[in-house]
This record gives sequence, structure tokens and C-alpha cells, in this order.
Amino acid sequence: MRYEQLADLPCSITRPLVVLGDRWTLLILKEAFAGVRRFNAFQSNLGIPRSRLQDRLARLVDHEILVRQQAVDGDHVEYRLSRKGHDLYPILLAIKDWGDAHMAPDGPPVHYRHRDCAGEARVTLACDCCGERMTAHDVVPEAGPGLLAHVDAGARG
Amino acid sequence: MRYEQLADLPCSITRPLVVLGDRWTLLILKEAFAGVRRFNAFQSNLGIPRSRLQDRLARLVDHEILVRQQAVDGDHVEYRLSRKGHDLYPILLAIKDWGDAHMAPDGPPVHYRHRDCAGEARVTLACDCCGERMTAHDVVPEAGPGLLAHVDAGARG
DNA sequence: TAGCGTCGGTCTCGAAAAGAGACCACCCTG
DNA sequence: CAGGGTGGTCTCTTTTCGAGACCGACGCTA
Repeated sequence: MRYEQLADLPCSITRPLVVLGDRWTLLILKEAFAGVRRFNAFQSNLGIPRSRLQDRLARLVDHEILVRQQAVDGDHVEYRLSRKGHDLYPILLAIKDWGDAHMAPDGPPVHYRHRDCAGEARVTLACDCCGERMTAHDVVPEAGPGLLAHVDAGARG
Repeated sequence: MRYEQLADLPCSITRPLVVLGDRWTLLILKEAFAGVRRFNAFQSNLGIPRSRLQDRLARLVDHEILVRQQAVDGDHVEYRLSRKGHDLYPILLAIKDWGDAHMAPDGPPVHYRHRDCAGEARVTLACDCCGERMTAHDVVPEAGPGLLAHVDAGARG
């Protein structure tokens, strides 16, 4: 149980990773973004053991990243992305950009194209104030409200 | 060995995840981006078992994401981000954005600010042609050269 | 030179997680 | 009633992980 306690740390990278950071979870979400909704489809597309898939889907539902429901015609179960889950898309696209750049010697296996446009989807890191593109070197960390709240809670508790 | 074979699939999300998708790897890289370079610093900052850290660092060095070298003053070992590793930053920032949005009830623990600017670093998904901002709904997958090369190789082999 | 601390790194061992595959109840269809 | 598909569970084996002792090399200092 030590590892799960990392989720208590005041860090917005660590906390998601405790949920998403394992062998299968992001792959399951990749499938979900590709339109997969059914248990058996996830299972056969990924080759994941069924019990493992069951664990992961349950955890994603717990965290309200996926929603489990009966299909509209009522004859099977569906796992669909919630709004919160949908917001994960930039993470997968950032991974894809890196994969294309560094693990695709023959070029991108799949283009992710803008609907009705010749362009491709790209993740960019930029300043939300001046709009300038940024890299890690341009970034300076600074304490935010979540950290102060965490310190206060620690002082009280 | 089944799981590692996922890296052979022609998918630029799957392939990086086989390397990055575990409990610790992205956390180690987060520390690296925060300036950590030394074995013991990674270990004590994260609380990761030493043998595990050793595995992960070795794998990251194998994949040329980190570079292992003697420090300039020669008295200790350093693990530094390569260019390839440096390019992972948007992934961590995309995770951080999601964490701020969905797992930080008290607000962001840390602001990632643009140096010499009031702004914050933000990851955005946009079309590289028309510049329009996009979500998962605006994206259409299309076969690329890497997929064709993979199919050809399969047909030959 | 003996003692001590720190460095990156290794080894062992018990606990936890993952993988495989059989098995299940349910529903529908022929 | 048989057959196939559904989501899901159970069991057993293998792999991975976690905790912590242990190691040699190095630098310092008494």
C-alpha cells in the first residue's frame, strides 16, 4: 500500500500516474478513444488477461474516467469515456507525437488528421499568456494554492 | 515476454508505453526534469526500492532517454536527459494539466510558469495546418507510412 | 593507517501482481 | 435443446515488486 500513498503528495503529475501508470491502463484508454466500448473488444484487441482487464476497467470507473452502462438497445454492457476521461486525450497524443518522433523509423504508422483538413493533430507546449512556444528549459516551477493547502493540512493534522 | 511484444505493433502510442508504462518510469523522468541526476536523489525523493530504480535507470539508458556519465568533477555518477528524453516533457505537462483539472481540488500544487512572464505552460492540441484547436472528436485516423512498411514486412517475412 | 560516511550498485527473500486459461450464468437464435 | 456470444469469476503458475541487508570503491579525518 506504500505506492498508492504517492497519490497524497501535492503533485499533479504524481497523482494521475498512480491511476494511469501501469502496463495496461493507458492502452485501454487508447482503445476507448478509438471507439472501443465492449469488454470483449478491449480484451481481444489488446490481448490483456480478462481478470486484469476487469480490474482496470473497475478502477477507471471508480475514478469516473469511464462510465459503465447498458447499451441503448439494452443487450450488452458499454464502457464509455466520461468528460474527465475525454480530457485525457492530450496525454495520449503527446505520447503519440513522441512515438512518431523517436520510435517510428518507417514514419508514423497512423496519421491523426483534422477532420475535413489536410492537417495533423499536434500537441504543443506554449505560454498561456504570451503564446510563445516553450520547452522544459523555459519552465520555472512555483508554489500554487494546492501546495499551500497541503502544507496547512499537514500543520493541522 | 508476451507484453513486451506489444512494442512490435505499428502504433506510436503502444510502443512508447511499453517503455514508459509502469509504476515508476514516468515518476523518475519527472524527477529528472526537476533537475535530479543522482541515484540516491532519485531513490530518496521517490521512495522507490533501490533494485527497482536500478532496473528502470538501466532501461532508460538502454533506450537512450537518459545518459549515464561521470560528473564533470568526476566524483560521482550522473543520469541526465538526452535530447530524446527531453522531448518527453509535453507528456508530463499533459499529465500535469489533467491532474490540475481533475485531481487538484485545492488548486494546482505547483504552477509551471514561463520564465520572465506571468503566464503558465499549457499543452494544447491543435491542427498543424489550420491552427484550430482540436479535441478527440475532431481527429480522424489514417494509415501512414509506418503502417504500410509494417504490413509489407509482414507479407515478406 | 584505521575508522567512518557516502557513493552507486547487488543480493535475497517474502509479498504482491500479472498471465493463462478454464469455468460460469445469462441471453438469444436456430 | 444445442450453440454461440455476452460480461465476469476462479485457480494456478510465473513474474515482478518491495524491504532491507550487504558490498567494494572512494574520500575524509583523526
